[in-house]
Amino acid sequence: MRIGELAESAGVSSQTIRFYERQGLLAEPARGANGYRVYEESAATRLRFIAMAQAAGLTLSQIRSILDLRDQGTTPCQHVTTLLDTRLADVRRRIRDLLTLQTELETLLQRSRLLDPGDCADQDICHILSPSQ
Amino acid sequence: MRIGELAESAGVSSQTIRFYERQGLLAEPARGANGYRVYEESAATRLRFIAMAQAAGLTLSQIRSILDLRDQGTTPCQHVTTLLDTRLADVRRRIRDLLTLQTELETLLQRSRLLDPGDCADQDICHILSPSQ
DNA sequence: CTTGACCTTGTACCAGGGTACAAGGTCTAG
DNA sequence: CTAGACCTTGTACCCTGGTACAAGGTCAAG
Repeated sequence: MRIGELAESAGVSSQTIRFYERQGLLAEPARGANGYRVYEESAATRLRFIAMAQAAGLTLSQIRSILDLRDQGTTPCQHVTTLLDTRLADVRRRIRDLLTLQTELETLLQRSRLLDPGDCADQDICHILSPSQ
Repeated sequence: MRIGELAESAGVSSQTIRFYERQGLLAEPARGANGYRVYEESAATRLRFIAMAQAAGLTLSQIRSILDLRDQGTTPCQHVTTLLDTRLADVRRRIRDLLTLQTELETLLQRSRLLDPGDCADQDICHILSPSQ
């Protein structure tokens, strides 16, 4: 399988595959007599795994750490669980922060409805976003 | 007021202030005989405004657009309201996405508790993150 | 007179996940 | 034989909000 076919089947670009190779996510593949990369089916599996892990919110370097374990022959399950746990905690914190921000924005927008633009003084820049809350 | 004092009072670094100046968020200040930047009190107000607007989740370029209006003598309230509205919609969408991801992560972690690492096969890389959901 | 804290400019670098482009080689169809 | 579709490498760039460093100027205290 050449890079273009692999890219097509994985729904990424050839450049992305070369980028993953540089990042150590994909091993350097065999080369044809012409120097072209020649992939085995396992490369497609790897790309599918990367896509799954990305969808779970893992970074490429975290994904690489999983693949590294697997390549060393270690079952990466424990590591994956730890990463997902940490990620879940991050997501929960982020949701809390965004909910706070949502409330804050709603408050500001409510304020904007009550304030008269004619009263917006120069020294405040804009009275909607002023320290006097 | 020199840059260090302004930075201290605003809780940012001198470098950040120069960065804001380059980005057009702060006008170029007067200079002392020695070439040092000399700030007026209004610069501190501006930095406070920037901090408020950042806390509301606006980007520096959006904040600059607000400041530009104010500097042209236009009351920026309408523009601020539009930006906050857009930002609120973004935040709500982001919260929805993160809630979906949270559920997804919880499902994966639950799966990880049920699966035996001994069953994790090489060709899957890791069975927790495998397509068969 | 020197030390240290401050200031100046310019430039490069960080994460993250790619994307774009240049300049060239290869292969296949017509 | 040539067009074009594909491949190769290397390099630079995108965004955001700064941070870091180098090499030098300024100023007050001791």
